[in-house]
Amino acid sequence: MSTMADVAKEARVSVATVSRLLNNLGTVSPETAERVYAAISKLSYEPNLLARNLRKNESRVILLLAPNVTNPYYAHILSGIGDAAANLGYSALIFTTADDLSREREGLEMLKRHRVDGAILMASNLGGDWLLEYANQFPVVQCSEFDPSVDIPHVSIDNYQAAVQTMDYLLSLGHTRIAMVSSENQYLSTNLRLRGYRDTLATHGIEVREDYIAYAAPDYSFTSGKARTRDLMNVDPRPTAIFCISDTLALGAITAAREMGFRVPENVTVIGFDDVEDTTKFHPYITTVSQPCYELGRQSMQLLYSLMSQAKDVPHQVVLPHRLIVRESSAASPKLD
Amino acid sequence: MSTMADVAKEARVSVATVSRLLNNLGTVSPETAERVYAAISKLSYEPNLLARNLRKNESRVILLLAPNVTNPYYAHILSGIGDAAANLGYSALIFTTADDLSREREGLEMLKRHRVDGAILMASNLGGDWLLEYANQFPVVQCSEFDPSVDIPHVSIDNYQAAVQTMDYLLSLGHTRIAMVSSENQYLSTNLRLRGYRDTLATHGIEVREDYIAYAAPDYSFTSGKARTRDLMNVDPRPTAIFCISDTLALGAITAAREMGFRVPENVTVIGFDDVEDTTKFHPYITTVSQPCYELGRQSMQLLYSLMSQAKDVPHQVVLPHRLIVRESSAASPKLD
DNA sequence: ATATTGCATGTAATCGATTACAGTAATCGA
DNA sequence: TCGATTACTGTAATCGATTACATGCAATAT
Repeated sequence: MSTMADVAKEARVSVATVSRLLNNLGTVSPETAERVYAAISKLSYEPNLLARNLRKNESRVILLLAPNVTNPYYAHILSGIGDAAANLGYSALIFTTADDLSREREGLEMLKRHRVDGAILMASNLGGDWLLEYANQFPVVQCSEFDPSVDIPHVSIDNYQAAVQTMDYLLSLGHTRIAMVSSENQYLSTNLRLRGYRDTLATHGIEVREDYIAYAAPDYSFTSGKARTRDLMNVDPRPTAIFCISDTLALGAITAAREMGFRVPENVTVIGFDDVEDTTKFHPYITTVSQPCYELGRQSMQLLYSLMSQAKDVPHQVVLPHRLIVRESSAASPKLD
Repeated sequence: MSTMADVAKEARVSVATVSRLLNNLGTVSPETAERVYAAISKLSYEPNLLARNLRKNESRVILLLAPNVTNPYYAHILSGIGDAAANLGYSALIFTTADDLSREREGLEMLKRHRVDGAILMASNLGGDWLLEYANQFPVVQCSEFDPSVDIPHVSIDNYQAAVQTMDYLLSLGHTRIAMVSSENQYLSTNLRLRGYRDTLATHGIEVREDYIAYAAPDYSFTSGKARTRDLMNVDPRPTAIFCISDTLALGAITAAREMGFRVPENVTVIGFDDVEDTTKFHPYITTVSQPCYELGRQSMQLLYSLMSQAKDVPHQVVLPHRLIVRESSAASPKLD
């Protein structure tokens, strides 16, 4: 492995000249440049980023903090971040937390240790104050989930509006017995969707029945979607529509309903959330609220880049459009007894 | 941000002493140690990894080169690698190639530039010679796919045996009209599975019909699984079993068969490969060959670590066990006309 | 009493780039 | 023709750690 000094010697110039040439700083005569390039290719020189990074006091690496990478929702966000990062000359370091607080802290330590120049947090469990300590010192962006109590730049959709819109759609189909499969987690999105559900019912003068609200496992698992739907379908009177806060839960709901002998959507309407790819892999294709995952990731990276470049007028909040996609799992309410 | 020199000054010692204490090298008296620790916490000092890495000439980062992160197959491998890496004190840098050759090369450049200490390649398209140039200089491991023409350490399952075993199972169910949905890609796994299919038929004296072999898109997409299955089901005589080289293709096959009015498995058996989570999200649950994705990733990282630590007797090849999981999409062959 | 050993610590070189500063020669304007 | 630019290049400091080597001193061995 040859160094810049080797190249300089070979080309009979100083390291400063080599560096200037490579970085397009200052001026270098054409003849010198040629000699240097010849030396570089002869020695097949490649700059040592460890040295460059130390000198420039930057790593050109960003941290991606996510609960996991196997959930397609995160996978798509990561994909968007990764592409944007590559375009901007950054590498993406991935750090999974399994929703563990100490792991999250461990990840953020990398900022202090100069391993990364900035971080994008997905579904952080850290308290606002804790986060703020980092966000005040380093470029940090929250993607898709965020803590509303502190002012840290974030990118997300409007979860409240999305829920309201979905409920309006269900009401327009004539449903009045509408259940919800929420989750036990503490995410803002969960909260806002539930609030949208409650508020819309209230607005239309429909009683909010607590036994129509089920709480699935924090990770939106398929099996807990099945289990909670079983519970809901045993409530009297039975709901005619089930609004799930994730597609995986909706998948579980459909499977459970069918195993109980109900048809979807003829007997019961099921609606999901996220629109990850599973929604159109079997019938009935799932009616769902589509989130622009890739774009959420891409714009988070853009935002982080602005922060890292110390640009001014960096937006504190970016809200991307969601979309209700009507497919096969929703239909008009059946006649009530 | 304070440096080690700041700490040294605060504790009235030299930087060497601070460094020795932090790295457990040499000896430091208890009183001095206490002063240093006090200084560290007073200044909330964190070591600068940029400096350490330069001096030690290592980055403690490894490169993960994959076509994408959204395919759950890769996602699970990445998950295994990530966990193992974290345990071994390494961070994982993710680089997606979208199966583009120049992107792959770009990724590997990071080895030369000291951005990463080693690399794990998934489904590389690079020719063997090209790869060898890197593998000879740097720690490189191939995970799940590998080029048999060069001797680079790799971790995978035995794809040939897996296919043979699956075919034996189908034959034991009485099937003789067995079709295969393969792929146009050049992966070794694809090749070996196809060879296992052909060889097993030949061994049992069953004619290998080329019109029973369909080639799906290189990325195993759901839609191309549907399309190719439509073709196969129109061949005369119609196959009674379809062996797909991925679960996503099998999902497509089932959807296509049903849309054409066939029942799975009563009219046609469908078998997948990989056992990623979608296989049990709706009925019929898919009979498939399970790959230990997480473990493939974990062991790849272990192998890379051995390579990076210059351990001797590092295995050149690790073969992990696969498992045929019989679920609902396979059944005895229907009576033939 | 002297040599030897080990402990605790400090000084300074080092990793390989970037970059501030300085110097020399050629060119330009008046 | 002379001072002012401009073009090109080199020297050396710098980033912040690690670490080879040296030193002083006390304890032990001979």
